[in-house]
Amino acid sequence: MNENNIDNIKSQMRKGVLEYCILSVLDKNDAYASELISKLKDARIIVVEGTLYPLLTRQKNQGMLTYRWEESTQGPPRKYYSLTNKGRDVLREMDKAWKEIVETIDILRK
Amino acid sequence: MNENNIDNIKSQMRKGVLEYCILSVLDKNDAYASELISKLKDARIIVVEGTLYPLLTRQKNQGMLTYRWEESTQGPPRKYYSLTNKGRDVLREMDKAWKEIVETIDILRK
DNA sequence: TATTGATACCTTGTATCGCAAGGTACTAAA
DNA sequence: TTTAGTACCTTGCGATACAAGGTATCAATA
Repeated sequence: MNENNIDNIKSQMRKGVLEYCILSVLDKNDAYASELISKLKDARIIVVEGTLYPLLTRQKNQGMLTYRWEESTQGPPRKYYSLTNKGRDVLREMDKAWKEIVETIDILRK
Repeated sequence: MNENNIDNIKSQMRKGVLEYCILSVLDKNDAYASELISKLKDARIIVVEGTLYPLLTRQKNQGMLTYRWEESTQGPPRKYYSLTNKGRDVLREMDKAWKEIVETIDILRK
């Protein structure tokens, strides 16, 4: 059992909850993509740009997110994403779905 | 917010933990594929044959599972899968990984 | 004994999704 | 004017789940 395997298992498990994590972070504060990446990294959820950008675009196209451009004093302008009402609805559904799964696993592992 | 969306969210979340669920069920009792499907269905984890069969083969090829054939009184013979020692090791790693993710989500949603 | 229904196995083609790698553009400092 | 830092985005690949379809065995029944 090497670290590669463990990392792979974790990575597999994280997949299903990535969207949930992103909406959760944005529920607290608006954020731009690079900021999201570092916040999720702090929470031990590794996301890379090639994953995040398409995902944010998807969520925006589905009406969960909007964005606005803001100038930065330290580089190019930033695209700040924020939750829409629909995004908040989806987030609540995700809360329910997540609780269900956690309960299910609890029972399976009992 | 229609049911389709909700189902999709749940389906996404389940994806990452399917392997974990299968090993968890087999940790209690050996089982054959159709049996696994109905046990997981009872636990509200929907898996279809086209998903399960390749997955079991993968897990077997990775040394987590073995199988034996057993005659059935009610149809064709059954392929009973059981955990190997390696499978039990992986399952323990999955337990750890799962706990980590649950904690992470807890913190993100606080 | 031929057929049907139930059970159980498995494969193929498609779509989705995350990741690795590479690319563009703006700003400030050297 | 070149370099470093920040921030955006795209393309190609591999893995995986699902839908749909296929094969094989057994028991009951017509």
